Amino acid sequence: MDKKTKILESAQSLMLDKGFIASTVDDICEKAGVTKGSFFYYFKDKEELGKNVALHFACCQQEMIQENCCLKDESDPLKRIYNLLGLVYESSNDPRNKGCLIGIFSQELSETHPNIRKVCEKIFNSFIEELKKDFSLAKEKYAPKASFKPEELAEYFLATIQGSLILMRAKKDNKVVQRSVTQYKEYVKMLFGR
Amino acid sequence: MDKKTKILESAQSLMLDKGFIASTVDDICEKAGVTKGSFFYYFKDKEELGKNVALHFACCQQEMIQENCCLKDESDPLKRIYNLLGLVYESSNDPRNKGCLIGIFSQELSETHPNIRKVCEKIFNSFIEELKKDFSLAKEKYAPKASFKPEELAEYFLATIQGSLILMRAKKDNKVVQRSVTQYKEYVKMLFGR
DNA sequence: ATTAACATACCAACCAGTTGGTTTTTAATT
DNA sequence: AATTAAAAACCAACTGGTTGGTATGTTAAT
Repeated sequence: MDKKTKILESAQSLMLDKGFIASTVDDICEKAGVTKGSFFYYFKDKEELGKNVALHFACCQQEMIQENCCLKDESDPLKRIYNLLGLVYESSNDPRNKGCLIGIFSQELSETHPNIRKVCEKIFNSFIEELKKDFSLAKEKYAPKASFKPEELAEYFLATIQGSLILMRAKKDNKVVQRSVTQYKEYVKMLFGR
Repeated sequence: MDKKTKILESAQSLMLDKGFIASTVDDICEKAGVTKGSFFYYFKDKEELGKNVALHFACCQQEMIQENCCLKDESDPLKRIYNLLGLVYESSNDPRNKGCLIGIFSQELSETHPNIRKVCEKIFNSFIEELKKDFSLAKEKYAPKASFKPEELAEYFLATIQGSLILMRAKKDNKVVQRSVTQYKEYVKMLFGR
């Protein structure tokens, strides 16, 4: 793995634990086995790193989703959605899963680092947009007369995840995520009449 | 207002914007019109302040809830719940409403400040406990045979709020809170069969 | 020989926390 | 009511360690 990626991975790991500010450049360099000179060769400042780590994280997440459940084999949009819920449910069991960097950054940096905030907003929006597509298709197919809005349902899923991750951190109990996802799934099942 | 309260209020205001770490003791003192000497006369260190600000915030929120909607006049538990949802919905319109300090602290400090994390956990748990009571009563009254668990429904409400506040910050759009609360309310209405 | 990819050593700014006071309030005594 | 001692409330200036960032290298591959 090249040093730039090593820096990104180290930063991601530290920031998932301690957030952006508390993860110092020195710590990141030490973890990456790199000196500060190298760090500032690849990133012009810490904010630049922040934006790149956010994008790197989002990219990994998207890959993970696409590999594990969704677009590949399943042609039914509602099943793709349930697959996604199942994936979130399952992956919350994995202790490697430390939360969502985009949520962490949004919370911590929205007022102090507007550029990082914008990156987070875009990532959130594109996730919602993707999920909305499946909700729209599923609605056409299974509940064409229902009054709910696919986009709001997609947004609400993101809120569910982010909120449960906060509670998970506060309680040190990763089961919160499973309980919340289960509630959300119940809601979706009721909306689609099954 | 005495100086200690002034410090608490200033810290709360700054930390709702920038989080715990980025709000420096100097900034807090300046905003409160107090010197550092005074600060450390009232609080032995910044962590001590953090714990107190969290409790102060929780206290204010609870007062606000009790004044505006819940226990006072309404005897029906389900209506009390709807009142609470309405209050969250409405107060998200107020630009003074900057989010939830407990969520912000949980996200930022759970790994670095275990003592503050514990305070946040307690605050979350007592909120869930209170809300659970009404959900239990409402279930007995309106849906005794239903299979949902009052406690999980209460926890899910907290997750909904916290998650929507993150999205609000990322998108700079406070309407997210209203949309999420509306979704949650739809869910509750379906569970209680109306 | 040039350049990309690193490393070393350093700095100015900033941070939480301390020191060593001064002022204000309280309470006891005259 | 006046005096005074003591404690509580408050403050300006300082400190030592940390932080993001830089200036100046060195090395290895083209």
